[in-house]
Amino acid sequence: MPTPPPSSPAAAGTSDVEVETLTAVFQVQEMTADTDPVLCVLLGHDTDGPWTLPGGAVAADATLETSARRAVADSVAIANIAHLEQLAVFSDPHRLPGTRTIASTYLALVPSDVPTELPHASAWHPVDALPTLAFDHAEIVEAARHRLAAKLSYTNIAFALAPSRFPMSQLSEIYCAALGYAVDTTNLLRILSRRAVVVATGTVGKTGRSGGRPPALYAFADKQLRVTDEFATLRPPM
Amino acid sequence: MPTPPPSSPAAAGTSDVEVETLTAVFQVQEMTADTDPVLCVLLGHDTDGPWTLPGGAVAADATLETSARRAVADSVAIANIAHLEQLAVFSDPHRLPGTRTIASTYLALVPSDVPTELPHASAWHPVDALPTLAFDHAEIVEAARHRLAAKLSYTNIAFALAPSRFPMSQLSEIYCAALGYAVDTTNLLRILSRRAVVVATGTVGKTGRSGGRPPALYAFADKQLRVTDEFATLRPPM
DNA sequence: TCAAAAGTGTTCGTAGTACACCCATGT
DNA sequence: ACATGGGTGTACTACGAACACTTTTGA
Repeated sequence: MPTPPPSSPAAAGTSDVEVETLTAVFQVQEMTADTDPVLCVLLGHDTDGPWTLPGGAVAADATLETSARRAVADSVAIANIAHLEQLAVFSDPHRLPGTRTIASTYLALVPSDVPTELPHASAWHPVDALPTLAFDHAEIVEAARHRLAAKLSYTNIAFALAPSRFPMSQLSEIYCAALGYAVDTTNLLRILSRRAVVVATGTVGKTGRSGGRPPALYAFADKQLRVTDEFATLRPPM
Repeated sequence: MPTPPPSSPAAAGTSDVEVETLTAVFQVQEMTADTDPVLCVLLGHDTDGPWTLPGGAVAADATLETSARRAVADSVAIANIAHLEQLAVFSDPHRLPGTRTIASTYLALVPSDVPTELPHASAWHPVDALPTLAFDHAEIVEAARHRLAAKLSYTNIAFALAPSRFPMSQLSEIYCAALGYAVDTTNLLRILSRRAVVVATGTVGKTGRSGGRPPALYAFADKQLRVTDEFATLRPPM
């Protein structure tokens, strides 16, 4: 019979620890009609305090991931979270006053076509103009942004930010919002096609307000995270 | 004054949780004189139970990372851990019997030239021939291997596996052991040179047992993790 | 017919692979 | 000298970036 793993020599029964989840939920939104869409993060605040990321204590009967999903559900229905993944753990003993609380943090993505109405005291904030955040929450948002940007270049993670069908120009705007710089729509299509990340649906969309050719609509081949460019270098032979 | 983050609606005071660290410590070792070196992981076992990863409860006064370092220190001096980074959190409510225990897991690397003598009931095991491991520890080793392999291709993480000076052929063997397939020594030098990951020291090593030209010795430019190939694609303009 | 947006094609640079060939040493 | 391993050079491929040009629509 397996015995529990050995505990640290000089630490017996150090159970005085809380575990919370904190999630950076991102959505790309058009703030105004004639401006480029921007990356937004979901924040809440209780009674006058600074803004916080959605989160809460671990549920006794669930994994941290499920707990994170539930904590976000106050503002965004769980079905609308197209992707959720672990970020880092923040465990500085003094990151919060009071009882020691370890934060397991998550990155969550919501497609740009789900309604942005929020109940309660929550709101979407553009990541480039964040208000003051509580504790280390700003650091967590930064880590999430960084992770998202990195994964955009070697995975199909954008499936979780895009609508189910979209013209490439719109996808390009999503990449632009998330990465913080322009991407060439032409080349984006080529890259994502070659990798079989994106496929043409055969349908065409409506042309925009100021004329122009009606765009072909594309869709993501998978709706789950897939690494599409695993080995930049040192790939296995053959 | 900031208030603590909101707690999950139907979960008040769920503090019945232990937090442990578990670390997959890797070292590349020559098991026998005339065979290729292999990647090994550090395991321990208490009194007849299955093998386990080193770990233990969180220290009250330290971060999880520091706790992980201390837990490994029984077997490998902390100074010999050239790199340590977070892996995933394992939070299945039933991953251990008894009190709910959440595991924050780590990947640690030890250079191949530090002595491999181990005190106590610990031993190095080749990752391709692991004994039965306790609980989900095998899964953690797999995650660690995968992370290591991935980072070898886009970071300088090999600095933590290699001695301070080495011939390229030896570095090639280290890559081979960690990746599981052969890498071309010639091209490895070119790639790592271009990226300024590795630099020539000007010194030369001793020629091998069966003749041959004495090899130039190289060293890693940095002894801290650095991403050397950040954007495989979609890099920022200019 | 003109502007706007979409899509196609072409060129270029560069990184990585494969592999042939040359160099230095011990026996 | 020759086998053994180390090092250099070269050709080939592939991917991505940049950008010009063509196509399709609405006004």
